[in-house]
Amino acid sequence: MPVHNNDIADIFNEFADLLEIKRANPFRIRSYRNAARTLTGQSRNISDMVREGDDLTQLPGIGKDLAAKIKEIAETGELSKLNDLKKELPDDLSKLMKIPGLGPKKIKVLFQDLGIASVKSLKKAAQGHKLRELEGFGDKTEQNILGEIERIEEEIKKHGGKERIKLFRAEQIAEKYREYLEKHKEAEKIQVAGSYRRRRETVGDLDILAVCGKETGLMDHFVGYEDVEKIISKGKTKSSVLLRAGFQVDLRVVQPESYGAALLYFTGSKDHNIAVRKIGVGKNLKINEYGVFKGDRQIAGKTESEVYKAVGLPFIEPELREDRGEIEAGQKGNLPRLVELGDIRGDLHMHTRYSDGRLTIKEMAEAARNKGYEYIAVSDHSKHLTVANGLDERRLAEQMKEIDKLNQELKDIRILKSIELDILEDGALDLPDEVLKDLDLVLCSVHYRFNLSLEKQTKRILKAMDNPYVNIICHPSGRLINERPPYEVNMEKLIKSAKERNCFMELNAHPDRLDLNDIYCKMAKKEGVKVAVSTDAHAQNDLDFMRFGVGQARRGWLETGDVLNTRSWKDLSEELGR
DNA sequence: GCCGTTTTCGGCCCGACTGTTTTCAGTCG
Repeated sequence: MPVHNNDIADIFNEFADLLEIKRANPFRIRSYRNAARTLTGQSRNISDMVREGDDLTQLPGIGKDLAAKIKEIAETGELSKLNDLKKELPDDLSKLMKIPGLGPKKIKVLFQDLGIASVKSLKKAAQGHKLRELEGFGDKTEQNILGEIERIEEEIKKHGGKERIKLFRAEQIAEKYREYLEKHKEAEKIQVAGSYRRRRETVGDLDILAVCGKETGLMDHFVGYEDVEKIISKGKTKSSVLLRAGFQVDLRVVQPESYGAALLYFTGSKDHNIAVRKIGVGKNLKINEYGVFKGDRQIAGKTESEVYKAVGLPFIEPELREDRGEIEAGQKGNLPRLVELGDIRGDLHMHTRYSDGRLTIKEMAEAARNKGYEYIAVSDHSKHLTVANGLDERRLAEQMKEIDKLNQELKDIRILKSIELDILEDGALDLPDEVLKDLDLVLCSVHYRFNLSLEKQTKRILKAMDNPYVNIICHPSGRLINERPPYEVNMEKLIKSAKERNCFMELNAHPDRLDLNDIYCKMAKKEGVKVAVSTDAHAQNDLDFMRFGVGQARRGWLETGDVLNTRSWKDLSEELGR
């Protein structure tokens, strides 16, 4: 079984959990968590690096010891030190960490005094009122623990456990809540921060920031929202609620002079903030959510730019704030000028009634024209995808005729003849070259046999790319967020090969896909492979998914020049020549 | 356990809310 970066990260995180319960050195624990983060943020497969003998200590937060542990995990799939630790502490103890309100200290007490090592025994003890007698516990803690266990059980029954929700859904919740909060007459400014503002593909909770000049009833208004199921905490400046959807929302109220510092703080990421604050420490500055302080004197904080400036940094776009090199780039003046929604001149992937789309070609073209696009590609499915009514040679020819006619008729938009071609299991394409040569643009996709081995899947897609008519590899990892993991494929090899063949990678903007992900977008940019940000629209409103794609592209450091469909048709047609 | 424009030791980001306490620890973000 191939060992993924996330597998190694999971082992390190579990190790850190158990070390915490053991009361090990907190900085040592942090090292494991930092290393886990570094690994999940790496686009290169760490196991490959190990095999090729790369120096892992070059990675941030990885020293000699952790490099050796990574090597062990990459080669054997496990960490002997973790197995040793599990002999001392039952491994279910780390599962108790998932219960809100329970941390390492309380878990240690539970284990030592009552021998509790599983959620099941914990629930039983809470029901028997055994917890309230423990030191540091009380009847309220006992009640809360029981309530959380029941809530988690309910969640698992409903949809297999609590998970981060997709950005699209988070947006619906956030915008409705924001509108509600803005109705409060004393709320001067309401801004949704957190991973939502950073446009992460999934959102774990919502962090909302409000400016109120004076103490107001905004907190009462906040917790009085119709969708609130439970008030988790409520204070003067900070409150948290759980929505009926099972989603947590936090509200922070700050004064105007702290707005920028608070926005920076609550936008995160945590790692970005820590990096910024560390620079502050070096300059004898203390940075918190209220501002930047020299001794007791506030020297910045009204805007985010002010805070960055205080530590010698230019403004850093929220999408970049992941501590993946943006701090260094800022210091050197090398930050990218990120692509914007307004830079997009066309949409290169959509479906019509010819296959599984809902609208006619003309309706799609008019909807795109109304968005100000110069061109669209009509890329229906090919015949192998029978469930989607994929096109064979004859129907594709009909469609091409219709497009010719429409291009005569519609003046302000150009319709490109395209297809989303199935890549067959052996890498062959679903339609012959004689048909492909007459198209303006050929997309191709893997739609079945996701379970091939890493070698076979990689070979399959590389072979498709060898065909000189193929331009773009669609949703290259095949994942559906929270639903289906990516298939096994050597993405680094695909990207490098795309460069050699003048092929492009799609960033599918559908909020269920967002594929390429941010990390691979950055890799594509580094390798000089342009990315097509396309919606894969099946209906008119789907064209609006472009905003999610652009958000993901920005997270991947892409600039206007890195995105294929920011080109005019003239430039694009030159790019497409192989 | 990592790291270095105070470089091989001695640091390692910062504050709010809750519950159990009676001045604070634990947890969370």
